[in-house]
Amino acid sequence: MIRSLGVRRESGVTQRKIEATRRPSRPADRIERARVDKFSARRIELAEAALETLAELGYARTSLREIAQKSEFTHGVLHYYFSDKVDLICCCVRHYKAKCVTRYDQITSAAQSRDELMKGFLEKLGETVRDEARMHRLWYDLRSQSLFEEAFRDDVAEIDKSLEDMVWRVASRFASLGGRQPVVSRGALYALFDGLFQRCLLRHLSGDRKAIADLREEVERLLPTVA
Amino acid sequence: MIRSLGVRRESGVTQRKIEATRRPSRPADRIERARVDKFSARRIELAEAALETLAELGYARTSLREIAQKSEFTHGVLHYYFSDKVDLICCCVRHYKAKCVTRYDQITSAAQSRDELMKGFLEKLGETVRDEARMHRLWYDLRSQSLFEEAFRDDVAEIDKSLEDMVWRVASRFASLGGRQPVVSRGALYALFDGLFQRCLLRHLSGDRKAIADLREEVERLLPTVA
DNA sequence: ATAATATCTTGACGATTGTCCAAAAACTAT
DNA sequence: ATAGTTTTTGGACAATCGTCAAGATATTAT
Repeated sequence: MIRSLGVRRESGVTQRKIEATRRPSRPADRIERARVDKFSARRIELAEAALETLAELGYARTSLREIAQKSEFTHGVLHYYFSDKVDLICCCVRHYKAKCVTRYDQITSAAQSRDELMKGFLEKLGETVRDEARMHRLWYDLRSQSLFEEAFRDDVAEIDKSLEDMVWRVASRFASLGGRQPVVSRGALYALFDGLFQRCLLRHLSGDRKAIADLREEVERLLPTVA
Repeated sequence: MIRSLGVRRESGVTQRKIEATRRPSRPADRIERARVDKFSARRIELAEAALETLAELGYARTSLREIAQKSEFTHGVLHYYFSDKVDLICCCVRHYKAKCVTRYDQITSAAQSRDELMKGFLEKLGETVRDEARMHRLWYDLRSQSLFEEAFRDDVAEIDKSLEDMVWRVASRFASLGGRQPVVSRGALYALFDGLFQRCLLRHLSGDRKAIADLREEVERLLPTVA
């Protein structure tokens, strides 16, 4: 984890550390922090561009040059901001996480009844498959890569956990709106929904028009039986 | 499907078709069939070797040369038996299927009680994760690839279906041994078990010693509630 | 045994890969 | 404006990729 937070290899360039720790802000520190912020801001900018290319081509066929080409930078920059390809991908995965894990939270907290929650959840679920299929196939791709590439495992496991929590929040809210509690474990619940989602995604990308409708139907039937 | 059954590009070499159709066996046909069998036998042999390398390195990092190097042939042979890399991988995927989909059938048909079936299923499940983790991570890898590579989709979908059927056979047998029927759909059941299995696999490969035990525990709790 | 065919080896090809570096450019502080 | 630093460029590198084809070898048919 720390390793990839990027003290990059040096060749006459001033070394730089990235630290999240906050000290009392002496002027020198403020300057240092501004530099660090700018540096990691560009890292994120590049990671964002990389995510686009990854979602388009998949991990196996994405090269650093291709990533750079679809951004506004040249390929050399990538090695200025990232120590190597793994470092870049890890940064992508971490950044991706932030965009995902709160997806249903607004619906969950806003809903005042089981029906309302169900309706909002189903709607958002379908919307996600329809509009963000590319980005989600990348998630499954990267999760599979972590089965081979040890460097990805910690980040992937962390995201997986966050997603599990997200699903759990929805289900336990749904349960509590009916004065109950979920009847299955967090892990089983996530496995179920993740499995259904993954399947739907594959069908949808294969051109199956009924994929989303079937997912909604299935979820509508299942959710009341587990929560 | 037919496309990849390999009329390979010609360069002075006699063309050959592979057909599964059985005609009344005139001598000429018998000869032709023998040639075809020999040809596709070697295809399978090579596919088997390729699977080993794929399971070791993952799709993204497996090259044809690496595959050849770990077999007893040279890399040129691969292009004699396969039109291209996609053709080879497809053959691998199809061959892989046959080895998987009957994994639990013996247990399913032999068991005479719910307890016995449960015991056998749990045992085999753990054994699979423990002994064949590499091959199974490849399955998840290839399934993810199919989200990007259209050429893999049909075969992957077919295998997915077969696995769903396999899970369904176990569950419905388990149900019938209790005089019941499964209370969830095939799709949901497969999603659930596949999700749990996938998660366990990731944990197991990450060195989590409790992964298998947790999976068994979870399945033991869930199976009676759904079947 | 000879010819014909099938199978396999070997090396080459052009393209692409991740990485690295010297120098240009942009930016900051004095 | 000048000097020092950070950022970016663009090309070179060795390695590796999928593909292809000419020729050697093994097998089969006559």
